[in-house]
Amino acid sequence: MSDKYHSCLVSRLSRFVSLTDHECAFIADLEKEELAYRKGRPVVSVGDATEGIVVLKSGWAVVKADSSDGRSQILRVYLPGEVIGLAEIGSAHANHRVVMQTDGMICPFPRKGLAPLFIDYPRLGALLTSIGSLDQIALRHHASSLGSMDATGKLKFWLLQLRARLEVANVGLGNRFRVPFSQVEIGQAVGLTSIYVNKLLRGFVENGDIEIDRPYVRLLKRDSWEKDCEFVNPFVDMDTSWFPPAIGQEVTGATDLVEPV
Amino acid sequence: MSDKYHSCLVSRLSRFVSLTDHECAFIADLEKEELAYRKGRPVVSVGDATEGIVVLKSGWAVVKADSSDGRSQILRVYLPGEVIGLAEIGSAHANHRVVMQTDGMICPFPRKGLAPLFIDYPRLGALLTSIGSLDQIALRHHASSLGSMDATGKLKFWLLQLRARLEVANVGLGNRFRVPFSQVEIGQAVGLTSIYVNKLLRGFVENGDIEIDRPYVRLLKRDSWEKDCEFVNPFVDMDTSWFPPAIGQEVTGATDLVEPV
DNA sequence: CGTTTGCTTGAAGTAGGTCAATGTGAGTGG
DNA sequence: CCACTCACATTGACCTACTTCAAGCAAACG
Repeated sequence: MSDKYHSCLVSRLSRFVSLTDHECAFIADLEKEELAYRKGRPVVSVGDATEGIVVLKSGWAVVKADSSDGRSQILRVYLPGEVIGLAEIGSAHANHRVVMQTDGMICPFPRKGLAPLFIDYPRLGALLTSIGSLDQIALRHHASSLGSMDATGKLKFWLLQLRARLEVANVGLGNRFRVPFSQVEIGQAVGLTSIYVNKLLRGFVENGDIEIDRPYVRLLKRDSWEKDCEFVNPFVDMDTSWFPPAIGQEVTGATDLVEPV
Repeated sequence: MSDKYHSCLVSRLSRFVSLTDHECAFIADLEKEELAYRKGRPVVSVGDATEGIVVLKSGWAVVKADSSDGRSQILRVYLPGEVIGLAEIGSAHANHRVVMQTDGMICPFPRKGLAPLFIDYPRLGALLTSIGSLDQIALRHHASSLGSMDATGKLKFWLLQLRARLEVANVGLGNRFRVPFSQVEIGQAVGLTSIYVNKLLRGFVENGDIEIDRPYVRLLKRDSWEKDCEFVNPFVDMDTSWFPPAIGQEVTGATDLVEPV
């Protein structure tokens, strides 16, 4: 089991491919720190020099964009177990803020580890590239929802997609899950006013579409919602068939789960 | 000069790092085909098995998302010289269509070349990852504009960003450039009706903000527009400092330009 | 030369925003 | 323990930025 390495990145990557002993040891060696961050604490600030990637061991984080009129917007939600910073590694400086949305633990994987990773463990390089590409697909779906749906659709879509992503880490998650966002923040994520978000949510509740038991939400009509939004879950089918072969022998089975907070 | 290899990917990648002879030869060997595609021809269709990446040697392409009510949306514009398919390599099947927006030439880089690339040329692997990450940043800016700006802002932002990206390939491009999109298509890209796009454009013209000489557009007040939109050009600062060292000796200087159509 | 594709313009309707006020639980300091 | 604050949810009245519908034109194209 990969657990003997106490490495967040190991358990994250194991979800996609079976890591070899060499691979696990290499990653675990670089990722020694494990830091507790409180809600609201910045993980990456705009203008920061890029510092490698960060694994979110527990808790949630978000990517925010701020405009000078004081409004800010949520462009991306990171769930426990996800890798932060893949969008940044191409740039010298960060374009957007990353902030903890709840208390949580993060594990920095320093940038000096990236070159050896690409050199000695090409399969892991391919894997990072692929994870980045899945991120991009998710972002496309988000942009698509912002550009083409009405308010109801955007909100439904956002909740559906959150649930689907939580289920990746937590197989068999039902229709009830935690949404650690205020209505203001939900508005910032879906591009609506908090007050209209409120009206929509209340409407959903009256309709019997959802139950709210803050901060939990239960989707009572997920099927019909998924039809409404033409929702497809893009988080299921990573294709690893083209990857380079592994270095060393495979030891870890896939799936150790990360508990949702 | 990298030109002796007649490879699109070589000239694209040379823009970011100086490639070695080994690297050039390897890429050029895999990328032999060069296909002429007409406007409207699909490059990737939804559900297609992922087939490696494609370099757009000349012409423009777009990523489209279609909904069942017949509407479609433009999520991404690919300019001459750009790499198509980095968002897809993580998935087994394509989620979105890619279609030629003008006539052009494409060069497929087969997926079977990816594993050797990551194994033998780790620096190229890192480079592909970085290009994917820049794509993602651009997409974030787009999503941000869709989610937070009013119609005027979205349209200004889209034009500014198009100009900025064209300038990457065509240093010293002024404020006049080709926009090979109908107003309907512009609407699909910025999330507005074609008819409102029309009204905005006519307004810009009357204001003296732009000149239109179809299909060319000239931005007469770029500076003040960039202030309005808090526009930052994210396409300038790829950070290659963390890359693994090159295999073989460096031979190519950076920058051979790809002509805009 | 007729047909299609795209641009232009106007009139009318509405989804969603703004403004404003009230309610409510969770701290927090006295 | 209460009083005060603060962040968040709720609700209503009004307003406008954008859409929809409809019609006329110009250029491109078989």
